[in-house]
Amino acid sequence: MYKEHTLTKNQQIIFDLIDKSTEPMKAYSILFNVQKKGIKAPLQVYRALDKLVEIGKIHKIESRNAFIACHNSSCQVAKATAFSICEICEKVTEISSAGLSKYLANFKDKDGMKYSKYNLEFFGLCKKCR
Amino acid sequence: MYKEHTLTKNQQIIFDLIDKSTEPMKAYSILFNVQKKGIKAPLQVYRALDKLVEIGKIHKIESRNAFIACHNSSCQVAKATAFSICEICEKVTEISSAGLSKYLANFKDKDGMKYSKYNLEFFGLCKKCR
DNA sequence: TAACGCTGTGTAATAATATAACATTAATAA
DNA sequence: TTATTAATGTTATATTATTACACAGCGTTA
Repeated sequence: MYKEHTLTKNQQIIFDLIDKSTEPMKAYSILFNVQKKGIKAPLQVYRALDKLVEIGKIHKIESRNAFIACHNSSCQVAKATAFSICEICEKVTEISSAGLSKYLANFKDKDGMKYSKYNLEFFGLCKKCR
Repeated sequence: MYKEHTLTKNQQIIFDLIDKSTEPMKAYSILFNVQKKGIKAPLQVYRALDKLVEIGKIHKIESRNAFIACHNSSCQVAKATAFSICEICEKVTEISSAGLSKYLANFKDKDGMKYSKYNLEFFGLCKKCR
């Protein structure tokens, strides 16, 4: 169905770091954390991030300029993403709702334009912060 | 219903510029364009942008770090925004769909968390670029 | 094999986006 | 009036992201 992507060394190092983080990570925080593994320059981080986003292993939270690992087995490609973001503690959760994704995937605007991709970010207060 | 906001001098200058632009404007492009009107520093621009976003006169396109004027009379506050973005020509249009906004305003995730705000960005090809 | 294209890497420099800190002024409320 | 809040002006700096260039590894194919 989808081609399996074998991650390169830098991609794997950076994915592992993001994947084990409990919160979205920013590029320069990633850089700081992987310098001991030999990744020294921003560009090395950004190149790995670009690729990981492209193949759907991570997602970018646009409103926060941060990255989280994808834990939604059904989105192997980053073309339909939805997140909830707590405005106090900044906790971010990927939303996985069949109803929502179906609704958005089929949404057409007035011009009948159909979209190939979307990103949705909800903001509010999480359970703990309420 | 809503308090009318009288824009200050800087806010008005920057809103007028964005409002008459046919495409989303970036902060430093705005700065360049208003320097002849006496606005000299990035912070002056960002402060006006922050306020204009807060009161719903403009919206930020998060994936592009750019700003457009709100032409949707019903969203006087920036709490429910949706855009279509052409990936070739970068044309951005605000989507105004009663069905969509109703669906999203009422959307609840698995935890029953209800959201106070959302931003949705659709990507695809516009009529001209198809 | 060699020549090629493609992807990824390493490095330095710099561009683009955004905020901190501090002093001052204008507008509004008590 | 006094106090308070919101906006301004200015300098400096922090944060996020890309350009440019040299090179290495790998599969294809001629």
